[in-house]
Amino acid sequence: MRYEKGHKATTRRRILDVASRQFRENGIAATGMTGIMAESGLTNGAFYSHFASKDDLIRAALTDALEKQHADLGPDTRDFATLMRSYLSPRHRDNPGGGCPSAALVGEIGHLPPATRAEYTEKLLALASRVEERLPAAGTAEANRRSLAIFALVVGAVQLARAVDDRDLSDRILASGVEAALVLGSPGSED
Amino acid sequence: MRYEKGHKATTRRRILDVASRQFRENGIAATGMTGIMAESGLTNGAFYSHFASKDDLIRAALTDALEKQHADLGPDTRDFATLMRSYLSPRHRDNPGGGCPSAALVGEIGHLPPATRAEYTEKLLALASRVEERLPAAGTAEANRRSLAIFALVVGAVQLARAVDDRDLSDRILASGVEAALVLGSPGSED
DNA sequence: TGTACATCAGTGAACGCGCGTTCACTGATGTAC
DNA sequence: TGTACATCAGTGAACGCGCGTTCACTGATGTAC
Repeated sequence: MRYEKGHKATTRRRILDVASRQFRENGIAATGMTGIMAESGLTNGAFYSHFASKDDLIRAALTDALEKQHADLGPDTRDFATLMRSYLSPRHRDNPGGGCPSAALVGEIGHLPPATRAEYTEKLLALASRVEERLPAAGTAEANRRSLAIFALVVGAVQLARAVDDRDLSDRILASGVEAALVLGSPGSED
Repeated sequence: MRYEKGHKATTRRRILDVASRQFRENGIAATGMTGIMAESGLTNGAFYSHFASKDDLIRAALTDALEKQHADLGPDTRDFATLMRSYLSPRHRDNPGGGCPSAALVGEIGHLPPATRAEYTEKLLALASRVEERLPAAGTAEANRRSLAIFALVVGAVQLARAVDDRDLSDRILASGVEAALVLGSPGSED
C-alpha cells in the first residue's frame, strides 16, 4: 500500500480533532468544510472518503468530544469543589475550542438532526451522573435532580462569561457561578 | 407621498420583528436575509433602505428583543418564584422565537462584532438587576452576585431543555432548575 | 387648472463569493503470474 | 525477475445553490408654477 498501516485512521482522527475544535470555537453553522480540510492539511475531496457528509462529521465530532469529557471526569480525579472551580475558570472560558462541548454548542444542538440530538442526550446524562456521584447525597432522586441544575448553572455561566464584552463582569459571572454551585452541591440544600 | 405617513417605520418594525423571531428560532448564522424579507412580504432589495447590513439588523433586533424583555420584567409584575416558574416553563422552552434572547442566542453573542456585544452586556446587566430586585437581600453585593448565578442557571436550563431529545428529561431539567433557583433565591442561602 | 418635475419605498435582476458535494484522475504500493 | 494489473488515499476542478449586497428602474404621490 501507498501509506503505512493505520494511516487512514490517523487522518480521520486529525479531521475529527480539527472539526471538533473549530465547531466549538466558531459554532457549527459558521464552520465550513474548506476550513476544516485546509487545517487538516488536505484538499476538499478527501473528506468524503472519511465521512458521509457534514452532518455525519458533526455527529462524530460531538460524540467524540463528549466521550473525551466523560473519560476526563472519572470519579477519582477531582472532588466537587475542584471540578466546579476548574470548569468555571478563566482558562476554560478563554479556551472554547478545547473546552466543554455543551458550553460551546448547546444552543445549536436543538437544530441538529434527531440522531445527533439523541446521542447528545445520552452523553449528557452520563456527564450529569459524573456530577451526581460527587454530591453528598449521591444516589438519591434529590441528588439526581440537583446534578441537572448544577450542570445547567455551569453551562449557562460559561456561556454568559464568554458573551459579555467586559472582563471584570465576566470574572464576576464565573465567581458567582462557583459560589452558587457550592451552595447547590452542599449537604444542607438538598432537601 | 405614495405611502401614508409612518409607513416606512411600520415596515422597519415588521422586518425587525420577523428577524428577531427567526434569529431566536434558527440561530443568527443559520438565518438568511432572503427568508427574513420574504416573511416580511418584501423583496431582497428593500432591506437596504431600512438597515445598513445584516450586522446592523442583528444589533437592532437583539437590542429590541432585550429591551422588550426588560420592559416586561417591571418590578411590580411577578414575584421571584412566579418569574422563575414562568421562565422555566414548557411554554417558554417550546417557544424560542418569542422567548428570552439570551436563552436562544447567548452562544452566538461572543462571535458578534464588539459593538453588538457591548450592547448585549449592557442589557444583560439591566436584566440581572430585574432579578436582583426580587431577592430578599436586594441591594447587597451578595444579592448582586446571586442574581448573576440565577440568570446563568435559568439560561442554561432552558437551553439544555431545548437541546435534549427526550421530553421527560427536558421536563425534569426545567423542574430541577426551578427548585435550584428557589434555593439560590432564598434568604438563608445568601451568605 | 394643467403640466412638468421631485420624491422615495419598493422591485427584481444581477453581482461575486463560499457553501457542501461530486468525480475523473494521480501515483505509490502490493499482488499475480 | 520482470511486468501487468488492482488497490485506494488523496487531488483539484467543477457542480448547483444560496449567501449578503448592489443598482437601475418603477410608479404612485406631492409640489411648483
